[in-house]
Amino acid sequence: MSPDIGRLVPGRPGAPTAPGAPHGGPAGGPAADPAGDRSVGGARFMAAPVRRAGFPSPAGPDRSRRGPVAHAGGAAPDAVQVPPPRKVGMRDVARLAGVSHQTVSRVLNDLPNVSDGTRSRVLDAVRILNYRRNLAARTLVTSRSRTIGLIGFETTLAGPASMIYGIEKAAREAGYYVSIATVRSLDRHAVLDAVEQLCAQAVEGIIAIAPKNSVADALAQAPPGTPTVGVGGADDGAVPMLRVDNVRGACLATRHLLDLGHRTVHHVPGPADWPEGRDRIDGWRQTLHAAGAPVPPVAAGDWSARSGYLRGQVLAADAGVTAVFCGNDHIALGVLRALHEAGRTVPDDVSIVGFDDMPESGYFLPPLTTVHQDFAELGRRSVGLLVARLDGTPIPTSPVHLAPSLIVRASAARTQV
Amino acid sequence: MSPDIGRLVPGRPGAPTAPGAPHGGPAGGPAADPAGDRSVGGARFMAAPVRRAGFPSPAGPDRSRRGPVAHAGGAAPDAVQVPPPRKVGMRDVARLAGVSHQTVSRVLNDLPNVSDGTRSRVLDAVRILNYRRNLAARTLVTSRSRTIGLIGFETTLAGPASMIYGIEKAAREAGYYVSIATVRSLDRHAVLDAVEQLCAQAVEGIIAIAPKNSVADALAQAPPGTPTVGVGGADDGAVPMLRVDNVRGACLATRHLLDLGHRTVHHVPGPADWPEGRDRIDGWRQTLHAAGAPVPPVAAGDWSARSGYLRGQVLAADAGVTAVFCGNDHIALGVLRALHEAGRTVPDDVSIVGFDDMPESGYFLPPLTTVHQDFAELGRRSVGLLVARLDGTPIPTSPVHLAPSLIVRASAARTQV
DNA sequence: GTCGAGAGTGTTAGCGTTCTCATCCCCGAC
DNA sequence: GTCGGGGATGAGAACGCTAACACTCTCGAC
Repeated sequence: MSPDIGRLVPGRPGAPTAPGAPHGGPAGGPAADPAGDRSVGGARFMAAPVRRAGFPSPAGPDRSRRGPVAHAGGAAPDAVQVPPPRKVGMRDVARLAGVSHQTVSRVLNDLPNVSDGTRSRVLDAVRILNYRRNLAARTLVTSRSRTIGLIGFETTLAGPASMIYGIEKAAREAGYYVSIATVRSLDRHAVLDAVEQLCAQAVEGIIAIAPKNSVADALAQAPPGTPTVGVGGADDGAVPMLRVDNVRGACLATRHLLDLGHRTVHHVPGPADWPEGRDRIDGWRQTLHAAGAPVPPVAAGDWSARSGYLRGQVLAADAGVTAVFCGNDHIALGVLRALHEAGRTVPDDVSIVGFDDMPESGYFLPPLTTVHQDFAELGRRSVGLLVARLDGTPIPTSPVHLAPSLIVRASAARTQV
Repeated sequence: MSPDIGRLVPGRPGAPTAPGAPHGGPAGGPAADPAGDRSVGGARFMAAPVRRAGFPSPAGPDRSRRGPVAHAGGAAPDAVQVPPPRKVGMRDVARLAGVSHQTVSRVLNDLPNVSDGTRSRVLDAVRILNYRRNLAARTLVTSRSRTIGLIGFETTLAGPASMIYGIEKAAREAGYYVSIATVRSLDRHAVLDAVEQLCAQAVEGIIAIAPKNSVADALAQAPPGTPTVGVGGADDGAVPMLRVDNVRGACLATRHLLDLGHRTVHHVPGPADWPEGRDRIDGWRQTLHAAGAPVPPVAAGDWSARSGYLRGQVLAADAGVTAVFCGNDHIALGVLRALHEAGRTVPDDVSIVGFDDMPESGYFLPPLTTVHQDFAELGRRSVGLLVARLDGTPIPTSPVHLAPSLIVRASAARTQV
């Protein structure tokens, strides 16, 4: 099933469907039809191997036109009735190619049992008429919309943005369209609305960039028959999930700092109700424990630079702080600034490691050592998971974890002991 | 029972179609005619106190079921035939409410000439069956998909991301769904493909986050009947455009620096083939001219921090440089770093102004003075423009410009003369 | 020659809505 | 009483497509 036959972009190169084109020769009306050779291809075609004694005439009164010629009074036998710009349909293509609409359908769907000659004749007709298959009709009869829904939330975090692109691309390759719905906040109710909106569009499945449990819960409420997949959050098993292994990422970061000789590592976490934030805290804490290092207290914040700045000011005032692992790069940016304002240099006085590896991290002052996660890949994989569910392929029930990696730049250094 | 009739989110609050439903207990139930309507609700209802006792029976042989029950031979009078999980349609609602499907349609579309009693009866039935209108069928007959297409490109720039949210939100409020297509590069061909993909979905219009002329050109090729709108780029009149007044923004920035006493202002531009970049250059140059200040040469780059860093190194080596206007905040970040590495402090030695006001700009070192543009608003307005075109409302032919504003922070200061 | 298999093709039903009429009522005007 | 008008409904007919058959040939096997 060539993913999408329909899209034949004829126009591009040349042949702007020329003269009579747009509406397949209204050939309809005029039975005898001198008109027959009006439409460019029409002539070529109709004349062609008109199969068995060509079409006596489209049996019956030709139901193909809509308004059955209202202009009674008009003598006009040539019925040049103004063609209500009817869109070209399979019927038109069929007529032009001299076959039945069913055969056209077969060609378009790449089904077997169509002779090469017929096939190419149909394809030509399609091209000439600039025909495009009507998705609605198709969806109606197959009850497959070939569309997946994507729930995103309002943020300019680099991660979600990259994921959107990754998802759309992967979906297209898998033969699906992507419809989006965004939520302002991540509370259950808002997400439920988004789910509802997407269902109204009859999407076949839903992917949510879902960093919180509330989102996953809402997702789990999607009507049965509409599989869902969450990316990046939730630690209950409500819905199949996919994300970077945050625990491991935090380990990497913390260990790196410990290895540089720091006695312990402080942490400026993201919001407490985000599983990703919690996982990073866990990874950090575990590593500290394993190394027998003291575990400093953490104060919850959000993912913003502002949050990092605020918390950074506190940390900066504490001479005992020599290494800080930040919940994400934005936070790190804020911490960096607070440290700078307090006169403590990085990495000489304090070492910093972030998380996410946003595109600008390499240009912070100093360039930020951080944990990289491949968002685009995450998006891609999530589509894979969803498609598998749509196909009924069994999928792992536990969250899928992608491995993050540490990007060493200049914000963390050996202690100055 | 109720296998899953309604594929949907059962009542959010509570009452999952349960017995207690809105009106009187349909509790009764199964009784009447076992064989008859095996349709879940059907039974429940017909038996129920369907208002005016009346409605003898939905007259007619009930063509409503599909396969007329093949199991002829089967004795099984109780017809527990496995219910091919048919989706609930208007017909089911109609039957339940004791009206015709046409009346249901009228209620759902809020048309006049439906008595209050009937209306609420229908609404109840809808609720109970958890009925949801089939968009495909609707689209097929109305030839309105109520969907608009959005073309975005792969970037983590904060602008595009914010616009996506703004667009989706505005579209939803206007009653449209949003389907996306992304392009890896902004060349004509790629965009044409995206347009094609969206058209295959029968979107009613297309909005492109289209910072380059090539995109606008491709957009102009959309089939007639599919209006398009571009956001943020293109200066030829190929397509209705909407964007922030970049010339004015650049003026604001340049003038601010000049007012601080700088003899002239250097500029690190974005890519030369982006109208937005060009406009910023123009605004900067015009302001310089107007002030009689010398116009330093500019070297093209791209929008990245890296580009700014590279160019910044050159500028940093030039003692004559005291003020720099950067094409965007990312570039500014790179310039900031280059300056820092060269030992020149900001803003004491050199003043910097950026463009875009990305969320982190306030936490750069030092906090960046920059030009703010309201991306979300841009997205919102673009939907307004597209909807106007869809409605046939005349719209301005020249690009719509939104006013940017200057956000003064700490990266630009009076010269140290 | 008869048959059966199977390729190639056409015919006919729907899919679930909306649209266009036709119908049925109830009312006030004549 | 009869009629016309308008409100409330219902009965099909599309919409453009795919699915399920039915049909027509052509071959090769018997």
